Amino acid sequence: MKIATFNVNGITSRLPRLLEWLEETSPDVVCLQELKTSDATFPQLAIQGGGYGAIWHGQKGFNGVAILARDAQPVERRRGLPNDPDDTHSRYLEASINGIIVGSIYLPNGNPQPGPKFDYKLAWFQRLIDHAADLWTSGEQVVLAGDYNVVATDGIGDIYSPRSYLNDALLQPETRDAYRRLLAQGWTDSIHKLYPGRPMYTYWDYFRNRWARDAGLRIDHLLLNAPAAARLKAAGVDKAMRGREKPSDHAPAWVMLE
DNA sequence: ATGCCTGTCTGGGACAGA
Repeated sequence: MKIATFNVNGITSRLPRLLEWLEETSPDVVCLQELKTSDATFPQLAIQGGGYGAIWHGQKGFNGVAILARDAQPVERRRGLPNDPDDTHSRYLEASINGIIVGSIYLPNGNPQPGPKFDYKLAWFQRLIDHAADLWTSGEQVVLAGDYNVVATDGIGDIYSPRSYLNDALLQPETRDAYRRLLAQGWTDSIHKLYPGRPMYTYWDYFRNRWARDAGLRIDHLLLNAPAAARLKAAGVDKAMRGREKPSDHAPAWVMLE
């Protein structure tokens, strides 16, 4: 079973890239982030035409997450994280597909820091950590996939160079500590596990020539609980997608479970 | 040193993204 995550940066303008990628790589499950469209305008028919059932949690203009399943309909378990009924951001969606629990995550960016957006990021992260603790003990296979907006270390496997991002919310000690605390529950960072220390970037800024220079960050992660990690066979990044016409600034990342 | 691009909503400029 192949499970992928893809921050599309606007599903309306990215629809041609998304559909061709689904056709070319046939993932069984896909977590999408940054739909940037409302529930009513989600392109369900086009995605269904590509052979995928879908659930989505949209928001006009920004945020928005979805879960797709090839020749199947994801069964929604939850939309939004627990413990903040006033949270208006569409950043979390969770489904069950063929017995596997899948969460699609769009963790807040948090810039500029310090400030209220950074505070919101850390609070959201803590709610994710709390919810992940419950999922960890569920007894099912669980995959938490998405744009975590955290660069785990300054190493070449995570960032081409930390220098120009030193002040960025993605590299701050508080952000990294939250990610470490999440992993400390036992989760496997799939790509790190299979390619430790290797550049496996998933994001390249549109400007400053960062794609041409391969000046990327690894911020899209697929976390596996123990039952899922026991089945991990392969992982990767579909880097070529970043070089196509009208690309997202993220490339899809994926895992193969036996 | 700097959203330098890009998408979205909107109707041209602001906001958000990382």
